[in-house]
Amino acid sequence: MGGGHAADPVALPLTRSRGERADAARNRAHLIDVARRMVAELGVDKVTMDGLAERAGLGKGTVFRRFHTRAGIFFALFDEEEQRFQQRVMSGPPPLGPGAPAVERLVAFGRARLEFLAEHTALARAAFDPGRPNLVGDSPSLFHVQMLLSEACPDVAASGTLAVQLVAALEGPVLLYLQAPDDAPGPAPLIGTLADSWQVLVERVCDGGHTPGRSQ
Amino acid sequence: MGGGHAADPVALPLTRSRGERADAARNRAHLIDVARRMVAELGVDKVTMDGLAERAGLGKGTVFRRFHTRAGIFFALFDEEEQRFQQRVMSGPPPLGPGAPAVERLVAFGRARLEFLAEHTALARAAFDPGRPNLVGDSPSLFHVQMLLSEACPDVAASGTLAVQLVAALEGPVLLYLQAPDDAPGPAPLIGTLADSWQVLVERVCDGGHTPGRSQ
DNA sequence: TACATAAGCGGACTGTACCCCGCTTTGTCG
DNA sequence: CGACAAAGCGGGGTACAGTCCGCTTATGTA
Repeated sequence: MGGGHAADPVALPLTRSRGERADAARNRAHLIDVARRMVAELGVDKVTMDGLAERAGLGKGTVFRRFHTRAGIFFALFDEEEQRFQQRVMSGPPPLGPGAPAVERLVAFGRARLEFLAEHTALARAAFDPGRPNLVGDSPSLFHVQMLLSEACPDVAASGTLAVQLVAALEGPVLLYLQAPDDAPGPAPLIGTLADSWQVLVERVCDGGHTPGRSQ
Repeated sequence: MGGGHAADPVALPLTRSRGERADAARNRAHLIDVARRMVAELGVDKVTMDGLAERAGLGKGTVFRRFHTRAGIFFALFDEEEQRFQQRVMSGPPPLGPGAPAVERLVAFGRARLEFLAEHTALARAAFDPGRPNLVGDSPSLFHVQMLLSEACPDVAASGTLAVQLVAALEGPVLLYLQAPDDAPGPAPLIGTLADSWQVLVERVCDGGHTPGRSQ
């Protein structure tokens, strides 16, 4: 192949940016759209790759090319919500957004995050791909908690592991231990209780429980 | 065989639960045995239900009857290790075992648990069944942390959610965010760092950070 | 020991995630 | 404008988790 008049030894493998082709982008958007509709209509675990492909009028191979795995679809869906959430965190009103002391922001972040996860539990769990780098590994949540923690108590935040553990304390219960949203009589009060515990956790970690008679 | 000179006056309640037939128990033990060998030999994700059934010389239906799901097999394997671990916690030497102050026991528990999980990451992750009650929902770990927390700071432990969050902080990073055991050059130092952070977490939560003790 | 009964067993069957490779479309360069 | 590569597409193929139902075997009773 190509033995003829090869003027260029290398055909510029970097000719243009690795941007995806126009039709590919269109298909991706369409797939996400159809997927969201199917999730709303059938529920997460009734959405199959075949069904999605058929209903989108595309081949199965195309679906996998875009999203790599079944979880990948739900991750894409979840990620859209995640970005909306991030928006509120980064440029919304305090104390969730900037403009409040770090500890207050951490507390507010936890509460908001719990509500967010409670609202999107099904998606978040479906987006979880066992045996993979992972969901929260490079999540904006981790980054944000790490930042606020560094501001609130730099000594303890240095290693970075504490932030990971705090994020795990926040997300783990909802992602791992809670059951389906309509399992218990009321999920809302449980979320509220988790938020309260989170507040205790954060406040005690950050200022050591307000030691009397001794300033820090 | 048997009927004639059976020396068992009473069925042993520990070895045979009511209703499980002798052959069933034998098969369960055999399956677990074969499964462990296969995990050691092929790695967790190369173990299939068909393969296990065939290599055990049993039908596939039998395997599913015993363990319900693929994760169930790894859960059974993991559970055996878990029970050995529990033994150390409940009747081993302090500070992991009884005989030390609650906070010290919590710290020791965290460190031991992290090492334990690091050693059995593959099994633990494989035992995780997405869309199920769950792994840690009624785990001995949760029970134990809840108990020690109630002893160390009853005010804060009352709701029970804080214990859940602490367990999540402990187990989440290893189960969710860490990668394969041989991914990073050294998993051991990371576990050590996590253990240090855990200590900070527990000590600050329990006595609000006015610990006059040593920092190592 | 022979019988009745229920627990256990096997393996064919189904549904679905994911792979593969030849064909089509898109974008670029002469 | 025409042709060439590469990126994208399609859908049949594969492997595996989990189900079903008729047959087998253990166990209590006469």
